[in-house]
Amino acid sequence: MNDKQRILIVDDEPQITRVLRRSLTTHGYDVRVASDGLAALQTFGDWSPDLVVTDLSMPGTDGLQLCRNLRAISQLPIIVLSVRGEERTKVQALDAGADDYVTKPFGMDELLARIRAALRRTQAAKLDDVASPVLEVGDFRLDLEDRRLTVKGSEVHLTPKEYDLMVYLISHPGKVLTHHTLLTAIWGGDSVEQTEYLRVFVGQLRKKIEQQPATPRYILTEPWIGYRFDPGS
Amino acid sequence: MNDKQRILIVDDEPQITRVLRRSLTTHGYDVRVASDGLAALQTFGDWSPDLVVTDLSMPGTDGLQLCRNLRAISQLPIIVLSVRGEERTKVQALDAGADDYVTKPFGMDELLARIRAALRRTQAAKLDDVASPVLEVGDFRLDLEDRRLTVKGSEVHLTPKEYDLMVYLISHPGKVLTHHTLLTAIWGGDSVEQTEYLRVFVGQLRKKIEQQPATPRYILTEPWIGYRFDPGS
DNA sequence: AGAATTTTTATAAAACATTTACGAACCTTT
DNA sequence: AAAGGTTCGTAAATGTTTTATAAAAATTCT
Repeated sequence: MNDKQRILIVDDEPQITRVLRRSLTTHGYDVRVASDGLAALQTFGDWSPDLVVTDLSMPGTDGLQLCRNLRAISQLPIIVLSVRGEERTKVQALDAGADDYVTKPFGMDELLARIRAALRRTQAAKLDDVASPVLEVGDFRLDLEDRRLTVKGSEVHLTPKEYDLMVYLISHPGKVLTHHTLLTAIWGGDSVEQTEYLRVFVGQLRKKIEQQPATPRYILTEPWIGYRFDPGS
Repeated sequence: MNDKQRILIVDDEPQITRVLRRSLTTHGYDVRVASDGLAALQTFGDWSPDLVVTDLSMPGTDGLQLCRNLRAISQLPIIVLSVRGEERTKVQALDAGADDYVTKPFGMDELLARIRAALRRTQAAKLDDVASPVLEVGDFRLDLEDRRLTVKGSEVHLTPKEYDLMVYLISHPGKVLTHHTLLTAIWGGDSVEQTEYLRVFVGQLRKKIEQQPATPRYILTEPWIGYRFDPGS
C-alpha cells in the first residue's frame, strides 16, 4: 500500500547498530543509523522517520537530551535502549519524553513487538484524521476500506478478481493499459500470455457496469494493445 | 474541567491491587479496581477510564483476552503487569493490543513513569473518544455494561465468544472485515488460519440474530475476503 | 459430575476462477 | 475483393476453493 515505515537507530556502538539494522530491515522497515544525538537530529530533519530507537549513553548529545529535543518538535514514538537498569534512569528517560525503555540485553522479538505497538498507536491516530481512502472519478466511486463500488450512485457487487481489476482501471483513468500490464498487475508475471482471462473478466465487468455491455462506454477496447478506462462525465 | 485522570486496575490478587490503589491515589489519580476481565469490561463501559493496568493471568477472561476486547472498541492505553517474563508472553501481549509490558516485581516509580508516558501520548493525540457504554446501530443495541444485546427490541442471549465477535462487528458497521482481522481481533494472532472458527460462530450468530439465517440480512459474507456487518435500517 | 461452551471434524452446497469453444470483427496478403 | 489468420466478445463447461451446517469431541465453568 504505502511506503515502508522508517526507523532511525541512534547508537555509537557498531555491534549493536549492525544487528539492529539487519533485523529491522529484514522485517520490512526502512532503516537509517546515526551515531550520536546531533547526527540523529539532522537525520530527523531531512528524513522524517516514523520512530526512533536510541541508546542512552553516547558521546555529545546523549539519549536524554535527544528525547527532549525531539519532543520539542515532534510526537513521534521514541524507544530508549540501554544497559542501565536502575529505576531512576528509566524514570528520567520516560519523563524526558521516551515512550518506552528496554534494558540491554534484550530479546529482538520483544523489541520488534514494542516497535509494532508504538507504530500501531501512531497509525491509529493518523487514521482518525484522514477519512477512509476513496477513489472517486467520473461516475465511479470506490471505497477501498469498505471495498465498495458505486456507479452513478448505485452499488455494484464485485468478486475479488473483478474488484482487483476495477481498482487498477480506476487508478489509471484515461490511460491505455496493455494486456501485459494488466495481466502482470492482477494475475502476476506467470500469466502474461493468458489474454483469455482479460477477455472474460472485462466482459464480466462490462455486464455489471455498462448500460449497454455490447457498446461499452467506460471500459474501451484498444485493439491489438489492451484496454482503456474512461470514467465518464 | 480539571478532573482527575481515571485508571482502572485489573488484578485478582488483593495484595497487589491494594498497593497499586493507594500509590496511584496519592499521586492524584482516580482509581477503580476490577478482579477479572469480565468485571473490567463492565467497569469500562460504566466509568470510561483513561488508562488500564492489568494483570495477565486471571480466572475467566484473562489479560490477553481483555486486551483484545478493549481494543475492539477503544484505543485507550493498556499496561500489562505480569510475573511472567518470557519473551513469547510479552510479544503475545503487545500484539494483542497492550501498549506496555512491565514484569513483576516492578518499581513503583517506574510504573508511574510509564503511566505518565502513556497518558502524555493520549493527551497529545487528543484521542479522547468518549466511550459510550452503549453501542447503538440500526436494529442493534449492545449494552457494554451488562453485556446485553437486543435486536429490534428483543433480547438475545450470546455466549462469551459470540459476544466478542458481535462487539467487533457492531463497532465496525459497513466495513469489510477480513478473516485475518476478525481472527486476530477475537482469537488472537495464533489462530489466523482457523477460518472454521469464524464459519461456525458466524453461523451461530446468524441463527440467533437473523430472521432467515439461510439468507442473512445483517451479517453478510464477502466470499474470499471475510464478512461485513450491515446494521440495517 | 453435569451443563454450557468452544473446538474439531465431516459433508454438501455455493461462489468463484479457469478453461474451452465458437462466431464476429478485424487486419494482412494476394 | 476474397482467403487466411488473428483478435475480441460471449456463453458455457470444468475444476478448485470457500462456505454453511450439523454434529461429535474436547474443554471449561459451576
